[in-house]
Order: sequence, then structure tokens, then C-alpha cells
Amino acid sequence: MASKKTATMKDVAKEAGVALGTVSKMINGLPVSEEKRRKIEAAIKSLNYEVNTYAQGLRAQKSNLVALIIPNTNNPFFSSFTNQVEYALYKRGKKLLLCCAGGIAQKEIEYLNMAINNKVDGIIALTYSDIGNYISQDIPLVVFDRYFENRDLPRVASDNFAGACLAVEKLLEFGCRHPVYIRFYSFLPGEADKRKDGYLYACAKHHLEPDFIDVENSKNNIAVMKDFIEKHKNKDGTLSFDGVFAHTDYYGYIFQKLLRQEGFRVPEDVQIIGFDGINIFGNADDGLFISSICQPVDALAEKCVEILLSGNSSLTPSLTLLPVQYRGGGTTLE
Amino acid sequence: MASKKTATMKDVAKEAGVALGTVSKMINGLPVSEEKRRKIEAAIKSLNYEVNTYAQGLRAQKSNLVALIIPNTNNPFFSSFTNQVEYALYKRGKKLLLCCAGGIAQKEIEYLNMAINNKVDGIIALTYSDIGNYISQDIPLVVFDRYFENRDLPRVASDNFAGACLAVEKLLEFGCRHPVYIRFYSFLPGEADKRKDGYLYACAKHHLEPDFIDVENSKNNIAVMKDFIEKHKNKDGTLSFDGVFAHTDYYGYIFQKLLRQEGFRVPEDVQIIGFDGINIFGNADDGLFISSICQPVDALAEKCVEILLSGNSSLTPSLTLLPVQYRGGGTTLE
DNA sequence: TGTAATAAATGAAACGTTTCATTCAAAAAA
DNA sequence: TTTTTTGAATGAAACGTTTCATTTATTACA
Repeated sequence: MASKKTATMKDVAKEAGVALGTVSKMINGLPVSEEKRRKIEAAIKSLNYEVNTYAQGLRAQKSNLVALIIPNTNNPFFSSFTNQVEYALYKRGKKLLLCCAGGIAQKEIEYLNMAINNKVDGIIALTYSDIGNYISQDIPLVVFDRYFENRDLPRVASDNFAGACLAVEKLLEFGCRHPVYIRFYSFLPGEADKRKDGYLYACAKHHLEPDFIDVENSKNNIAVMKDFIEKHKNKDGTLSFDGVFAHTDYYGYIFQKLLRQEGFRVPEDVQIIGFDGINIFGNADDGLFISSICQPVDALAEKCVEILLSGNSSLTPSLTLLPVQYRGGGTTLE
Repeated sequence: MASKKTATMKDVAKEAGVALGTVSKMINGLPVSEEKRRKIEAAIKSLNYEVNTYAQGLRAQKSNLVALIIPNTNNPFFSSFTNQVEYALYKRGKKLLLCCAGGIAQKEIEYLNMAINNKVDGIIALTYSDIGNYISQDIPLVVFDRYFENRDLPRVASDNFAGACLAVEKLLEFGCRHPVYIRFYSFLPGEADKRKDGYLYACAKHHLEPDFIDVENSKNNIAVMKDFIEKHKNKDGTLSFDGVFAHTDYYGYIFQKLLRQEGFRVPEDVQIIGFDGINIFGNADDGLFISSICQPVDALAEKCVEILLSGNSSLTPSLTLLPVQYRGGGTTLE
């Protein structure tokens, strides 16, 4: 079999009887006479020419790659976000370099450097360590949710405060009297913290006594939840709370499982609203998880990409908040 | 601010007082005298040198990229597979180009070409169209599950036949008398088809009458399932089946929801075993979905990458089957 | 008709590596 | 000591683009 060496621009130029630079211009959409254009197009077709992205990258010092640094793609919110980012990039002819950093600082930094080495056009970061100091000034970067004290980077997030208020008000609307909050502590400042503020604000507004179940990443949260349930049992076996706003759908789901195990009914005894809008299998109603404040994953991804590639990311208001929505999913009465 | 032009190998050579080629050798792990090595290392550190992957790619006509073509990352099985592929590549210093083709033929082909253009080291394909004819002979490619008549490509899959047998036998072991199969038809030949064969084999072995609920991708499967339940109600309101083996966890989950809506108890009245081993949030027991035959996602991903990068993918037996496992998840009695 | 202005085409140079044919130095063999 | 052998060091060439200073052709104007 003859050698399959792919044709180069030089070959095309020779075949078409034009100069190398003319082919380049034509490829890049610069003005070329109709006559040459036809010849070059014919040559490209006959030689089955494909542009070499490495030569382009070397020359231009940039790729058409965008890196997404994310903890993993197991968590449904992350995987859904990843999916939408990929789509937003695809629409713009960009490609996605997926970096699962596991939320580990060292890996996040490693990927950050790798991305820069690979001359990616930009980075979207959904990270769990304070990488602010490691981010080159020269590379466009958009942060999801997180806030870095020392670096003023464009950020995109859901309107967490409004979402938390909405959750409480929906619970009240559905008849709850005592909504508690499954609170997640993070040592990293970010927009998700506003869920707590929103809950407190809504409680104050409606003259409710705030109450918390404090969960953490590396803690035995099941025990904490069980303990909470135990301590909130009335003498007649009923519970002293009837509503739960969970920091994420995940915690809401776990809590719901525990309640049912303990013989309580969801949503009849306790109504639960989570946060994220997880919809496994991405399939309308089928995959619905629990009632939730839904983050607009597609809009969030689109916005991240838009800001990243707009080129003037430093001119963009540094925080973009997108609206959330309530969606019932079987753990509430409506 | 001074220009931040990144240092090149030439700069390092000059700084270290050695030849360009020596730096290259040292970077690539070829023998270099201890003295020069020290000097070069110092220079690299002081100049903060990072190798330019585009120059490498141009020279070597290859990248360190591997493309994964997959329908999406929403489906938990896909997203988990993606995650593990990323990890397997990371361990080998390779990077993941994620291509979500939505199972659309035209997009799958488009991504295939893009990957080849980008001189990826290889492609892992989990596709939903007959792309066999579009695959260049020159690029390493490993197929997950699917079989292409016209191209003998290395394939990796779970042992679906054994898994289906195991499902039926577990149901019997847990006391079921009449396990039915939620069957999924695909017009593309692949290993997942063997689930049907396994079910039939197990039925024959245990003298059971096979029975099916036929689901499809773009059909109103809910209606089909409801209809099945209706038709299998005995006069006393009980059901004439007591076990379900679902082609995927997804269908098992949907069916379980319907059964509960109809007032039946899972697992007391009907036990359900799905296929895939979906574990949302990737968190041991917490995220457990339903009882399932678990595909060894990490081993599958690892194997795909291993074969892909072994270089002799054409020497590898064309089909690699990995063993599956049963895992209880609340929709069975054990 | 001659000159100026405009537009297109040209091809060498540069991007930062790796490779390879040479050169050089040191150690081993004669 | 002289010759061979060995192994490291060298730097030019090549990978396939894009860019840019020139050249060439065309049109507009006086």
C-alpha cells in the first residue's frame, strides 16, 4: 500500500498552481480571486487535504481547545454541566479538554498548568481549592461559583440567594410550618454560600425559627441526620419539623431515604426541596429526582463559554447571576 | 509589564550553556551527563520553561490527546465511564478530548474526522450509528460494546450474557417464581444484545416461561409498562409476575416508580434487578439506585485505554469481555 | 497616455520541537 | 604510544502553518 502521508498546504498549492500563501488565505477566508478559489477548492478535494492543527497551533500559539476543570463527572450536576459546556463549545467550533481534578488542590493546579502548556483558548474552572494564585494573568478564565480573594476573575453562578428564598416560600405555600435547612459548610467562599443567607432571610421575613442540619464532605452525615431526626421526635412519634430545604439534591435524597427508613412519609409528613435540579438520564420527568430549585445548567454553561470566548472577559461584570426555578419532583405536595 | 513570552528550549540551552539537542534529549529521558543535566535542570527552573505541545505535535505528528466519542454525559453510566476514561488517561500522561455526539450519526462522523484532524493518539468510541465505514485504518480505535460488520476493530464490553443469567438466578434465589425481562431493542448489533440471550438461557435452564416488556428509545415506554402491569393483574389484584430483570437500571427505575404508583410494594411484591450498576454521586451506598448487575466501569475504561495505547491494538483479541457483579440496592429482598 | 491608487498573489521567514549525521572526548584494546 | 571502540554533544534540517514585506496586475484618475 502506498504511503498515506496526508497532503499539506504546499501540495495543494502545487496542485492548484498557486502560491502557498494564497491557499492559506483562502482557508482563512481572506479575499482570493474567484479563479484561484475554484482551483484551490478542486485541489483540496482531490488531495483530500485537511489542515494540520499542530502547525496552526505552533504558529498561532493557540489552539481551539478549552479546558474544563471540574471535580468529576459522576455527580449529576457536574456531568450535566460538562455536557452543556461541550455543546456550547461545539457550536463555536471549539473542543473540550476535560480535566477531572477530584477537587484535589494539587491536581487542580497540575491541570491548570497543563492547560496553559497546551495553549488552550481558555479555562472554565469549577474547583475546590484556592487556585487564585496559580492562574496566569494571560489566559482567559471563567470561574463557576467560586470566589478568589486575590484575583478578580469573571464569575458565573446561579442566583443562590433567590433560590433559597424560593425554596422556603414554596415549602410554606405547600403547608409547611417548620422548614429546616440542611446546611453545607465549605471553607471556600462562593456563591453557593448565599443559600444559607437566603434561608435566613426567608425565615426572618416569615417569622420562622431557623434550624440546621450541618453536613460536611468528609463526615458521617448519615449519623448526623439520624441524630437530628431522633432529637426532633415529639412524644407522640411525630416530627417537630415538616419541611426541609437541602443544600443540594444529594443531601435531600439521602435525608428522604432515611426518613422513609424510619417510617415517615415523604411528602405527607415531611416535604423536601433540594437544590440543583438533578435530572438523571436528562429525560424530562422520568429521571426526576426530588423536588428542587433548579440551576439553569444550560444557560450557566452557555454563559461561561460566552464570556470566556468574548475576548473581553476583563470588561465583563465580574459576577453574572442567572435565575433559578422551582420544579416539583415528588418530595413535595405540589 | 514586560512581555511574558514563554521560554523556549533554545533559551534553556543558551542559559545552561549546552546545545539545543541536549536539552531535548534530557527532556525526553535520553542519556545526558550528570553535569549537563544539573545545568539544564537549573536553567529550566530559572526560566520556568514548559515544553510547547504544538511544536511537539507538529514534529511528531501526534498529540497526547485521546478522543472519547460518547452520546452524552448525562446518563450516569456514560458519565461514570467518561470519568474513568479520563482517569486512565491521566495516569498515562494523556489528555481527554470529550466528544458528545448525542448518538447522532452525522455528529459521530464529524467528531471522528475532527479527532483524526487533530492527530489524536487514538479514539474510544461508544457510538450509536454504523460508523465502521468512516474509520481510518491508520488511527487506533477501540469500540465499547458495539460491533461493526465491515471493520474488525478491538472491542471491549461487559459479559452481558453471564450478567443476565446472574440476574435471573439472583431473582430466583431471592424467591421469585416469574421473572420477566424489560427488553430493549437496538438496531445496532452489540454485546448488550446478549442480555436477551442470557435471560432466555436462564429461563430455559430453570424451566421458566420467558415474558417481555418491550421498550424502545423513542417510544412511550411508560404506557407500555402500565399496559403490561394492567394485563398481568390477577383477579385478586395481585400480579402474575414477581420479578423483573431490566435491560438497564434506567428502565428498572422507571418501572419501580410505576409499580409503587399503582400501589405495589418493591421489593415485597415485585423484586427488580437492573443492569449497569448506576451509582449516582459515585458514593458507595448513599447513591445506590436499584439492585443491579454492575458493569465494572473502571476496569472497562482501563481496558479500553490500555488496548488503545498498547500500539498493537490489531493484535489484541478483537473482543474483551469483563466480568460483572450483582449488587443489592433496595429493590430486592437481599 | 501616463501616473497614482488599489487589490491580489507571492514566497521567505518564523513558530519550537525532534532527529540524525557529525564531531568530540574518553576509555579500552592493541 | 597508537588505534579502536564507545558514548555523549552538537546543531542544521524538517514538521505545516501564518504573516508580511514585495511584486504584480488591475482600475481610476488626470
